[in-house]
Amino acid sequence: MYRSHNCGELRSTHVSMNVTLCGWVQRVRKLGGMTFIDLRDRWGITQLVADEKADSAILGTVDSLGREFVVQCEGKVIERTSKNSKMPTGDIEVAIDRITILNTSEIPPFTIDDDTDGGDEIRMKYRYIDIRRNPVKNALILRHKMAQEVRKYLDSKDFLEIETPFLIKSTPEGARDFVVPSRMNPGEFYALPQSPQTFKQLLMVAGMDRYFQIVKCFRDEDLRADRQPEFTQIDCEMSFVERDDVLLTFEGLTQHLFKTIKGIEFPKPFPRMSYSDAIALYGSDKPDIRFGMEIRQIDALAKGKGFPVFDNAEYVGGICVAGAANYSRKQIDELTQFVQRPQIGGKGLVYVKLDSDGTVKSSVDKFYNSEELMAWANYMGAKQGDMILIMAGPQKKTQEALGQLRLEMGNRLGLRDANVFAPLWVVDFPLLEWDQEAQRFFAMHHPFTSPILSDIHLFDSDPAAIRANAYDLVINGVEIGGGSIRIFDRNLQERMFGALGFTKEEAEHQFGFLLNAFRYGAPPHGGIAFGFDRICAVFGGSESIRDYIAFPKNNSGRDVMINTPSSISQQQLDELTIGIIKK
RNA sequence: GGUUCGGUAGUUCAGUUGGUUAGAAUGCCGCCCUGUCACGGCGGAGGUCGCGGGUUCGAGUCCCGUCCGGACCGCCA
Repeated sequence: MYRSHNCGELRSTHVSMNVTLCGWVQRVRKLGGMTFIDLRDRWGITQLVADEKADSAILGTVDSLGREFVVQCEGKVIERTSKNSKMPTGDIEVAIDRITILNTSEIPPFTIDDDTDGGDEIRMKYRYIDIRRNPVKNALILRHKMAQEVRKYLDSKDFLEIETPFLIKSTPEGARDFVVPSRMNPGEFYALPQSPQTFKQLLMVAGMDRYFQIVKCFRDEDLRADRQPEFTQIDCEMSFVERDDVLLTFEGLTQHLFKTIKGIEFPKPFPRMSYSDAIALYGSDKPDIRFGMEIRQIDALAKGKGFPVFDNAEYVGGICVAGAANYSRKQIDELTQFVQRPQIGGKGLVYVKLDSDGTVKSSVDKFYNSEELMAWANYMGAKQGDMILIMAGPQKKTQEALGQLRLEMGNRLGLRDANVFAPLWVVDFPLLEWDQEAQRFFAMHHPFTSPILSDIHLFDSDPAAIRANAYDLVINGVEIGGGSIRIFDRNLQERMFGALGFTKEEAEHQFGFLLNAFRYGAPPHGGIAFGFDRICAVFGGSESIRDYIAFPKNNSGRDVMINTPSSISQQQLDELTIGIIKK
């Protein structure tokens, strides 16, 4: 037996007990005659102590200890002379009777502290050391608890956890596929799933009725702080349901997670907002509603007074920033530069300040008198001491830019508290999106998403106006998950493929197995998938999902620890009948 | 594919308009210290300034190229 207790559990009730602990040497403090050792494992830190009266073998071993040595220590639990109230085991320590070095360690490249001196790159290269640090360790523990609670809740609602294959079929719709060559079928490839979408629908045809899976998905697209090429979804599907059945079930899951993990209860149902309202009011399909500062269109008040920038714009809109009338010239310049960055692409920024003495100052005083500016202020709901920020340009782009500016102001004013949670359902997404380059429609969600039935007549007249029976769950401006009611009628599915420009043959080639299945009694069904890494990051109060993944990839999709992707041998290539084209 | 920020000691960073021997903190090594817990004190070692080229009397600093990393845009049904 290596150990009798872990390093986090001993208390004053254990005093005078003989114990054996194992762990890593966090720190050694030598005070002349007396030496303290912090011994660390997953559960915590316990202090070991040896004084100068100890056996010379013990003193010799203690003297040779380095950081991260792995040791086993047998000794008696004693009450500390000077207690440490900052640590759970701070009332006791273990007087060393025997200490064994189980393994030595090279000096770690960075410190194993909560605030480590290590940067991202070196932490990723030595991720197994990084995980020893509390912030990363606790993130993985949080993830574990979340997964357990997801399973508990969905099991209690009669969902079955069913695994679906990883080696599936490539489809050109949507994200790029990771492909896997088939040795037994030369020249042919599997694809890794972007999601188990078609399989979960087949499970509904198969009568499983309620399915879920915490499952890896793969997308060969560029990475972001919140996007990895392999990521985990809580993937779900239900039969004989309408939209509200799905929303209420997964609102329930979300509430269960908040309650059990964070002790937060949401007394009311989650608010719902249409996609078009989200764009109009927040310039985003994933609004952060922790704070207001909503966008207002002010074309009617702003146009026709001889200011050409506004007069010639498709759209003029603004936000009212409470208490920002004291913003300096320099700060406003910063904001102007912010919206002019190429990523946002704003042409400029107009401000109107309502000073506390009731006067109005703006960057467009030449074109508007103070009565007109006061009318803007009233319309925008501005009070004395507030500042209005206005942008003009093409409608969608300007709304999005204002949305970015709104988030920036939210950050600057501290309105985006990581400890406050504001869930929101965004509903009624457009079914189709026009792609200029390809000159055809693409499914905004996916090709199996049902339109809202009352919009079906628009397939012939105005496809872009068809609303989808689709929904996203957004928390604090983060898209946590999305789903839809699916098409279960073969004719409607064919109509959808028609709108997407698929010939019958193409649809048959790509999705024949699904269309076939729909001939044999497909029930009405719908579902949702939550980004598990993202929901963990939101619960942990982090912007990046990387610390909630044990071994993440870097910005270029590389694993710097195992150094991959990497080349494979000519023999492997030959076996797969693959040649590499040198560019 | 693009925008942008960065690469200097094991690590995290500073380094002025280009100017003598490139600094700090932390980590590491040695000595001292019996109640520390981010222990403390004294001393010490540690650098291909990412790489290549250029400008210059002189480059960590300026220019060009390149590699690597971060954030973002495009992309992500």
